[in-house]
Amino acid sequence: MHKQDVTIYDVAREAKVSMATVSRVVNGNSNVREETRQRVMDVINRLHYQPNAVAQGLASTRTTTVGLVAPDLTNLYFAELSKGIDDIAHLYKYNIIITSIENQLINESQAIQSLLNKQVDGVIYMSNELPDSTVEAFERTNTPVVLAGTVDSRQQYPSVAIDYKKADTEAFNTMLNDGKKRLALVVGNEDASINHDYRLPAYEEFVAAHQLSSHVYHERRDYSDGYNLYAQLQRDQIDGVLVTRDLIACGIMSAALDAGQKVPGDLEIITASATQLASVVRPSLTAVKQPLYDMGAVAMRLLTKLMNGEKIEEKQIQLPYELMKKATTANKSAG
Amino acid sequence: MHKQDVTIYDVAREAKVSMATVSRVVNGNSNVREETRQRVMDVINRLHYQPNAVAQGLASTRTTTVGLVAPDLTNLYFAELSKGIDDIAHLYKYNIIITSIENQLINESQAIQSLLNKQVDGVIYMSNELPDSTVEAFERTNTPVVLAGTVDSRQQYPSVAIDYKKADTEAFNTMLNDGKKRLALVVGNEDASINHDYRLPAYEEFVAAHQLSSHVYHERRDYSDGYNLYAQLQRDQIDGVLVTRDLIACGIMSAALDAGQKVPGDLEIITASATQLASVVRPSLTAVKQPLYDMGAVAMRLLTKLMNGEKIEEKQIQLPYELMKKATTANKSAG
DNA sequence: AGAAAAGCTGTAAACGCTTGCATCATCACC
DNA sequence: GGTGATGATGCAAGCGTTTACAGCTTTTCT
Repeated sequence: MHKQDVTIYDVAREAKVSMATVSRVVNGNSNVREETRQRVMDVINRLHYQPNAVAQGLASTRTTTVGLVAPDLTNLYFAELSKGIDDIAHLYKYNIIITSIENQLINESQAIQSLLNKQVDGVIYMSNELPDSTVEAFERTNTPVVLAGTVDSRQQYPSVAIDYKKADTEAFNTMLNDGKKRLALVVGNEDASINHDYRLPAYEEFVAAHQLSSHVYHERRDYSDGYNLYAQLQRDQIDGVLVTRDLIACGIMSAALDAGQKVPGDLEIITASATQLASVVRPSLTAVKQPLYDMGAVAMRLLTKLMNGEKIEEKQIQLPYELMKKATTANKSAG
Repeated sequence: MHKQDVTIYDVAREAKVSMATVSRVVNGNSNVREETRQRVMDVINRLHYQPNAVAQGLASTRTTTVGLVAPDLTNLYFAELSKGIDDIAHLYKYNIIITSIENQLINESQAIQSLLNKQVDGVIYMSNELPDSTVEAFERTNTPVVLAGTVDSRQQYPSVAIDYKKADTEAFNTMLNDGKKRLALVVGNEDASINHDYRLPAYEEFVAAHQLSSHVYHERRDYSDGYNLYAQLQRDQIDGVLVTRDLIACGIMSAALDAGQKVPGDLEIITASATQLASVVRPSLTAVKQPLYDMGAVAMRLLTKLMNGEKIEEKQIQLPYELMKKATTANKSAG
């Protein structure tokens, strides 16, 4: 970036009006005579004038920029959410600053602060945890925040998600109906709100209600973690498992097949979040299909309202999900 | 964003110095007495002062922001590249504005212009095509640009890639050595520089040199496109195929398996760009493994140099790739 | 026709920071 | 002890916009 070649002054001079008028034309203010508007527009086009968004941001205190906070965009769950966000942001002329927070608290603070210093008009937050320090930073700057595909125990910010508890319960029921008795749950960080508030309670209530034993496993992040985890499942004679992430589910499935087990015969697998992956692998994964794109889109739309100062009626939005029975549960052929 | 609560003036007043001095402290300028520096820092911390990056950007004409242009982040190829970019950007304190251009020329112009209006200090461009209008916009604003995982016939901008021609040739050779005679190539847009300049020539030269017939297929974008494409391959009795994207390769493989064919027995499949996907599916895909993360990282590092006004010696950088023989070519067990 | 209202345009003060230049105090050196 | 050089600080002019506010025209209405 260098000093700007053609500024609003140049346009004003050429069009023989004041810069205020040029500004009005640029911003579509209606208080401009049509003839003047046309003259200014001609000069703008002739000079290739483009308003400097930084100066606009400083003068207007609105940057038409939103922050997108996510742990990792190579995780398709977040990538697919982001796509919905991006499309709506584009529609409303917002640019997106991405900020990845690899679940390292130390850096999250800095990253968030840096984002807020850029004076973003709002933030979409996607992550399993919302640390206090981050909330404080949001509060300090009074920035509107919406959670996408994410829940937070505080219920302080609007969020767009699905009914995780109901979805998980439905998944367990499916496996139970298929005659599976040793059901397991594989989650990431157990302290994350989503697990703590929904998935674990759903699981514990389910096994309690059906007098089953409880088997909760913990996964880190990679395909290979899933693969390695299978040994434990086998040792514990698990015959049905709900896995949060489909990448992990794939790992478990591969390990099971490599161990000569039948899927779904010996082990049923359901993933609680389907991405592209779930339908690409063979056998295709039975999955809770969250409407990720829509969730992102709705979250972003919500944020535009908040940035616009509109009040919103319903804060915790739940979109419908679908339990898609594919080839890792009984009675279905490969999809 | 609202008007800022605590500005550099407030700090100056409290610390009994001029705002210039506060600015010097904030920017680590060494021309400040240690005692003064300490006093200012204390006030900064006490008041929670955070510099307004927009004002800094306007005054300094540097926004510490770079643009990231990509067709689609749910395409893991770009997502994995982005991760390398993101990490290095973070290291050098740059924020990233993402801009997706879904290969729609009409909107690309607007999107790029909007990005440039934000006064980004540089741009990383990832896409199969670099339209003239985009180049013109870059030129007009004199913004440094680096291509990541992307090539352009103009060879005007630095790029970080691999030796596609060599890689493809190696892939074809592998299949030929496995006794395959009817080799095919599946690409996206044939006009894209990468295909036009490297993949197609590599293929045509190879079939010519070995007196094979030429079979080039065209794919759109989804898994299902790959799946449906298989019918054509089968009709043409293809027994070995190199597929640009691994998602498409998966589709072809699934279709082949569903048709009762053996992979690799009846059909060998190699993908020219491996992402997570290639190693997750069964059988795992033999693939050209591009060092996507590193390519992104190197590209971003290059961009920091350009933004810093440094001249760079080598413009077209090629990183080493690896041909990983997995389960869709002969003589290897599933990985 | 005259007054009030409405429409259009310009003036100038922000917005919050950086930075060249000027100023003044310190210090070293002979 | 005078002379530069050096270091620390302040002053003030930008950076390119937006937006009250004021002022001038034109329109509308009686």
